[in-house]
Amino acid sequence: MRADARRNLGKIVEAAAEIVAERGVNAPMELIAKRAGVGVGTLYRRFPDRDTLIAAVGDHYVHTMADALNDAAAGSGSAWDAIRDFVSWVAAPGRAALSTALAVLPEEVLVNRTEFARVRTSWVEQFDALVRRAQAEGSMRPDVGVEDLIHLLTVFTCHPDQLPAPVAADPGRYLSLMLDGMTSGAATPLDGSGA
Amino acid sequence: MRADARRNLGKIVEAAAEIVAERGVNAPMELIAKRAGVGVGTLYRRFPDRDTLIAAVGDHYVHTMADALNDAAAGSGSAWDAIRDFVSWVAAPGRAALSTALAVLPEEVLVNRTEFARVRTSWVEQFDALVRRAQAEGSMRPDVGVEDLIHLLTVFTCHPDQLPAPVAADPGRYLSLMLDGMTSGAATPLDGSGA
DNA sequence: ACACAACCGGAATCCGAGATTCCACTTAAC
DNA sequence: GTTAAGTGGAATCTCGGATTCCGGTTGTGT
Repeated sequence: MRADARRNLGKIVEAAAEIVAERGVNAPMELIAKRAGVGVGTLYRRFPDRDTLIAAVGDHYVHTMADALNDAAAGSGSAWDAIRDFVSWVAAPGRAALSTALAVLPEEVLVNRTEFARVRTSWVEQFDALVRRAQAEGSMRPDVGVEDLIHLLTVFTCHPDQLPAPVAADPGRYLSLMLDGMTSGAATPLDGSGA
Repeated sequence: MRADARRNLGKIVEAAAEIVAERGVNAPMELIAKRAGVGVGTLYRRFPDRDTLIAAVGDHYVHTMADALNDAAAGSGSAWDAIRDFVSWVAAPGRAALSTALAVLPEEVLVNRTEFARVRTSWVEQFDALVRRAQAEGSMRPDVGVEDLIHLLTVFTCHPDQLPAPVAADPGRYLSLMLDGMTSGAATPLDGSGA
C-alpha cells in the first residue's frame, strides 16, 4: 500500500467518526468523503460498503473509550470521583459522541468483529468494577448499575439534532444532575445559573 | 361541513399526534393517513401542507399538557409531590410523547398560532410557580429551574428511535433518577432491579 | 325514494436525496 | 522514466415519500 493511501485511510476513519457522531450511522457517504478531503471513489475503494466503514469506526471508538476509562480509574481519587471524571470527559464539548449512533447498530455489523467485541466487553467490565467499588465505598446508591450509567451517557452525548438544543448545549449540566441522582448522599451544586 | 368529514378531521389530528410522537415532525404523510384510517387525499384536503397539520397537533398537545398539570397541581400533596405526579404522568407508557418532536419545530410554524403560544406560556408559568413552591418548601434544590425540568422531560419522553432501547423501554426509571438529582435531600429507591 | 354536492380512497406521477459506478487523470515508488 | 497504485468527482441509478387527480361513495335536504 502506498504511503498516501495509508494516510487517506486514516483520514477517512477519523472523518467518519466525526460525521457519524453528528449525523448517525446513516449519514451520507459523500459527507464523510468531503470531511476527509477525499473523493467518494476513494472512500468506496477502501470500504466497499457502509458496514465495513462503520465497523472500523466502532473499533476506533471503543479504544478511545477504554483508554479514557483507564486514565480516570488510574487517578488517585475515590471510585466515585473516577466515575465523575470519566463521565465529564465523555461529555466534554467537541468530543465525538458516537455512542448513540453506534448503539442502534444492528448486531450483524459487529458480528465477527472480535476485536471490537473484546475491547468493549473489557471496557464494560472495568466500568462495572468501578461502579461496584463506588457502591462499596457508600458513595453510590446500590439500586443503579453500570448499564444505567452507560445508557445515560449515551443519551446525553448523542448529537445535537436528537436533543433539545439547551440540553445539547450543556450536556454536562444534565449529566451532573443525573449523577447527583445516583449518589447516596446530598446533591452537589451545578455549573450553570439554574434556569 | 358534513358530519363524517368532521369526524375524520378529529381522527386525523389524533393519528398525527401519535405518528409525530413516534417518528418525528417529518413522518410520512401516508402513515398518518393510514393510522387515521383515511386516504391521503382526505388528509391533504383538510391540511393543505404539513405545517398546518403540525400546528393542529401542537394545539392539541399543549392543551393536554396544561390539563394534566392542572390536575397534578390540584392534588392535595406538596408542590414536590405534584411535580412528581405530573412527571410520571407524562412518562406513562403509551402516552404520546410529542415534546421532542415539537421542540425541534422551526419557529415559523407556530408564529401566528396565538392559541398555541398562549396556552403554552401559561402552562410554563404554572409549572414554574409549582417549582418555586417546591423550592420554598425546601424539597427541591434551588439551582435548577422549570426549564431544566422541561428539557429533561423532553429528552426522556422522546420516541424510542431516538433513544437507546433500554431508556425508551423505561423512561420512568430515568426520570425518577433525575428527580432524585433535583431533591435537596436523599435519593428514593428506583422501580427496577438496577442493572 | 331521489338528486346532488360534499367526500372519499388510493393509484399514478413527480421529485430530490443519496448510493454506487466508472474512467481519465495523478503521483509515489523503484 | 515507467508504471501500477491511487485519485476525484461527474454521471447514473434507486427509492422513499410528497402531491395530485378523479371515478366511485355517501350524507343530506326535499
